[in-house]
Amino acid sequence: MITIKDVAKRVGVSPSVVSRALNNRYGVKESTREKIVRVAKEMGYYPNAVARSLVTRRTATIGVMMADLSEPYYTQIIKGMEFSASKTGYTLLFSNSYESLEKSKVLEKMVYAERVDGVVIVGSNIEEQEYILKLVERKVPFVLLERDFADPRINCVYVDNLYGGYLATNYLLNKGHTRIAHISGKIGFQVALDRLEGYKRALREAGLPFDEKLVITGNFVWQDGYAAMKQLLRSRPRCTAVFTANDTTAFGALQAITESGLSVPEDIAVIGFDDLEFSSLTNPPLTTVHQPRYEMGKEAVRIVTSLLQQGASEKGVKLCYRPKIIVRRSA
Amino acid sequence: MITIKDVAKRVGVSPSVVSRALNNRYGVKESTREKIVRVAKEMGYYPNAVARSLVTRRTATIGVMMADLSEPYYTQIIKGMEFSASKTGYTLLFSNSYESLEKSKVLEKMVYAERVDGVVIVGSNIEEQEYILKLVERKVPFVLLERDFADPRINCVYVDNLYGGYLATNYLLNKGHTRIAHISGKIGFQVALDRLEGYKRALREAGLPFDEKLVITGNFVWQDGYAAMKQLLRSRPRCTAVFTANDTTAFGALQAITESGLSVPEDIAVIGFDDLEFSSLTNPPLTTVHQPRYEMGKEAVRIVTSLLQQGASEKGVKLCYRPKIIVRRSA
DNA sequence: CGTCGTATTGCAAACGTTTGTAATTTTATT
DNA sequence: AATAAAATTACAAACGTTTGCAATACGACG
Repeated sequence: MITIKDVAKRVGVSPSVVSRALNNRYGVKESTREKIVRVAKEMGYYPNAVARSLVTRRTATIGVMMADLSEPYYTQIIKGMEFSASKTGYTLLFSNSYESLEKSKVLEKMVYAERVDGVVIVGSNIEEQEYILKLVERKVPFVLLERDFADPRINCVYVDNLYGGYLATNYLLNKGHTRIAHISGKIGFQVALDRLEGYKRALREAGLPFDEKLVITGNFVWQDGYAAMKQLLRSRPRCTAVFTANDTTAFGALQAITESGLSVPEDIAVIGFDDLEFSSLTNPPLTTVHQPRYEMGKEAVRIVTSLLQQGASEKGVKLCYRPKIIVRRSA
Repeated sequence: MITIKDVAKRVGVSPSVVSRALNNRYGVKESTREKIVRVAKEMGYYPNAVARSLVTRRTATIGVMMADLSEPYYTQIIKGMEFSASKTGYTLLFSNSYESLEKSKVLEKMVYAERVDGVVIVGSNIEEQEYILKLVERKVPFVLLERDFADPRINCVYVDNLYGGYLATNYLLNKGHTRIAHISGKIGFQVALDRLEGYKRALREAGLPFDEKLVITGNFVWQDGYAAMKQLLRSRPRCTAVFTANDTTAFGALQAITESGLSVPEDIAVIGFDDLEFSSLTNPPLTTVHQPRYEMGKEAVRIVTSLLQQGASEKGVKLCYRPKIIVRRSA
């Protein structure tokens, strides 16, 4: 390995000068700088990031903790994050926390071990408070994505899920539906709760009773949408529309409906939530509630990096996006 | 920040003993070890990974370089990679190289800066030789995913794309089709070339002429599949079947076909390549060539980690998977 | 030519670990 | 109880940078 000392020796100068030259610090003669740059390149020298981090106490990387990197839902979020990161020269370090219990382990590995300068945590569970509060205690710059945490010190970026659920349900109501089912997400996730709440509110405002037989709890996955829809199809009187907690669930519902020989939206209208890339390709194309995922990812890391560069401010920022309906053909 | 010295002082022992105790090295009295562990926990001490890496010269992370992390194609690969990584305690550091030119930049940031111990490079372009050869020169442990690089020193894991293309085309031939179109991937990617070659070979073996009007070059994306199919639909005599370079392209083709009022597979049969999660959800469900993406990702990092642990061997491993057809309803 | 001011360079400490070796303590043996 | 052996602990260097400060070189001015 070629170190800064090797370069220094070759140029006939001390390591500190090489460091300053390569980092474009002022106070080094232009001619020596040029020579240093040239020799460093010739020798194939690359500064050791680990050593640098040790002294500067910054790693120029920000950690991203999420349940499952490979969900299609996350792709746009990730792209947005990467946009902001690359713009400011930061690297993203992803870490999956499949198990809720592992989350503090993940944080240990990432932030307490000082591998990252800041963190964005996406989609945390309601009950999870401790490790988040520990982060503020340690003054780690971080933002919560997809969650509004009541604590004013904490930065949050999220969509107004309650409003989104309300919007979706209202859309169906305006189409004349009165028996509207809801396949919800996992209880315990604020996201799921809020969308359900929006659904209830729309119903209430329309003067319709809340029928708990019409809501079935899923876990945001295809299989659950499929199974839940099958179940809904069996109960009488049958619903004429269904609002699903997310698009993936809607895909399953769509499948279940067409399998039973019914058609969408004539027999049963379906509306999803998320607006995945794929949602325009289903048959029929899915009407859904759009959330600006790219934008959200982008903002999340922008906030972290600005925290890093300007120093943390006292009060956190709460960035709330308003979702909107994308009308296609399933409802 | 709490350092090892703080813990040492509190326990009344030297830092080296604390280090040995916490790393489960032998040669420290059991009673002091227990005390150290307890105090370290009480004080909330976490070893600084950066400092440790500097002296051990290992970061316990392996870099993954790919074109676009967020392609649905990669999700299973990533999951497989993560499986192997977490099994051996490694962390994955993803880095996107949207531009081919950026690849060496990415490598600088990751491997030359010593942030990672090894690398897996997924989906490299045919022309790209230099930076790969530079890696072997520097003796960086790495594997190429989705590419068979002729050099015997280089580890490769990939599927037999030629065979896959052959398989797909043959499947259509056996169904009685004689005018089979192919929407290819970007020329320049071995993957695309091989699948095309398989297509040609099957045609040749069946005694059918190769008609270049029947192959249209795309770039693995939905839009290209859609546009190419539209074009194919205009030309006469019309093809009765189409083999697409990947599933995403097939989705576009499917869309184009149904939009023209034709039906799949009656009027035109469609067969894809990849077997994405979503491919069973299209209408009709897509018949496609399956590649074991999870397995491939898993093996790729397993190889890197074993290289890291056992020391690199002279000759690289070439892991070639045989794809197989998943019959659904589109062909 | 001496002096001063400024531009440039060098020195050495520091970042928080790990680790080879020396020093010390404990245990065993006689 | 003295000594040898073994177990445990301490010391100090090292990893490759950055950076505050001291030292030196250079140029200008009197």
